[in-house]
Amino acid sequence: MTTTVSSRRQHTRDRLIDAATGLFAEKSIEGASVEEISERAGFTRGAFYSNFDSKEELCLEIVRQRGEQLLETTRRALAVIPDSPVNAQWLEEIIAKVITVLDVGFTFDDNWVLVRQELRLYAFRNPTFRPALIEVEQDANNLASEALAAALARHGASLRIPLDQLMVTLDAFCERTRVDSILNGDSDAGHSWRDGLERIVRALVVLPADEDRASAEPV
Amino acid sequence: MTTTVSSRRQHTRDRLIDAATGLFAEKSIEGASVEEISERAGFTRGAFYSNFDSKEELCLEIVRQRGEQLLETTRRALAVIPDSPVNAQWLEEIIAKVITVLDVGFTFDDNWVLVRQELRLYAFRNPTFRPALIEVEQDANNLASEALAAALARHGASLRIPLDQLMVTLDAFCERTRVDSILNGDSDAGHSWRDGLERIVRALVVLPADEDRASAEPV
DNA sequence: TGTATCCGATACGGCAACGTATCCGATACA
DNA sequence: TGTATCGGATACGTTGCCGTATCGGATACA
Repeated sequence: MTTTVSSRRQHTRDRLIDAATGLFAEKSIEGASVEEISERAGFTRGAFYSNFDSKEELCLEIVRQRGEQLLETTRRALAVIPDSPVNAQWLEEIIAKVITVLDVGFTFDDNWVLVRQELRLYAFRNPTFRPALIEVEQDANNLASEALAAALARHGASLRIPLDQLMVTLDAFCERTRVDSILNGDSDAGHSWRDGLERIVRALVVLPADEDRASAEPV
Repeated sequence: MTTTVSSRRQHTRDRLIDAATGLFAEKSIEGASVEEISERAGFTRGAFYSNFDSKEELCLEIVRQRGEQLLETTRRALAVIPDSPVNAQWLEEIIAKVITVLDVGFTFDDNWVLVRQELRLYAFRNPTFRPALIEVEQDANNLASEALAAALARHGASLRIPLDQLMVTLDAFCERTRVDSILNGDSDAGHSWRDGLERIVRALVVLPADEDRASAEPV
């Protein structure tokens, strides 16, 4: 059987990917050499080139893996919403879900916040890589926004801005806040970005009970 | 007189800085070699090292220049607000100012949107460079948010989220929208991000006439 | 017009990363 | 246990970039 062999290969691929992710955060994608990546993973360049054609292909693999994790996490977090009873705390629940998705799914850990930005810039200058990144982010975004739209509709709530913009705003705010806190050396232990995120959601969602005609423009 | 000589020097410094900015956008900071920068500027490495100790110092100079432009633009755009009459269109005027500041000042052109992100990441891994970038962004942000706060107070308006968060949100949304449109190849000719920005501001500002007690929480 | 200075070009040695070709030990399987 | 394959290590030549030391032409100024 090739099982054992194949799993060995997968193991070294994983270690290379982990090492690369860490180094991309520390030194940027262009700044991390193939040699360094291999070394940190505990291999030589020979192993690297035996597993990937180039650094670009490794980036593709990273994005693929993250994409799967992202969809998986999002699905799991949102699957609960349709089943939840229509009660007074539904907004709190939705906010909690949004936070979960943004935390675990989009931004994950400190490394990933940085690597995600690196990958975005990398995609800009790399025509081959670009569509892969765009697709992954689109898919995740679509899944999340559809679920959110459904939840809102179910409770008769509306938004003060279009749903698409809300998604972008939440994601961008969250990412930026985390990058700033990393930059300023705040360990962000309290996850301060969550408070801001919650406030934004509360400010932009119009509850049906509000009778808030003056400024509420259903979208 | 050293006038002629000194101005020649300034000229080559400017050309080096321009070349570097372009290359940073195209190939990332780490990806752009000193050789390439010098060459694009029409010089050799000799000229580069005669003007800057290192790539890092050049980055510092870029940030300094941008910082000045940023403050200057912000001041000019906001100076008009205190003089404007208290009329019905004041919100439109403020929105226009915000757009001006974010457009010209923060994000500027496509290159700068990308370079700004590069610099943020560069600052993260460069202890010497970090405080410089933080200070510039802080100063500009403070200036803008104080002016905005004053304008709002003057008209008795309040916000649905804290002012600090609003600033971050607007900036992050704007930047992200522009990066996405660059990534997707939209030339962004219509400056679509402006519409979104305007909607967010309208959604988060509570006009005094609204009597919008239900969801308005003055900050 | 001569001389000092300024400033970018040239020349040099050295290093780090690249990608490939080859090797060799371990595992799979008959 | 013998043999083929697999997967990572080693070895090699090449290239690009680095930072410095030195040079030479142009400008300033007396």
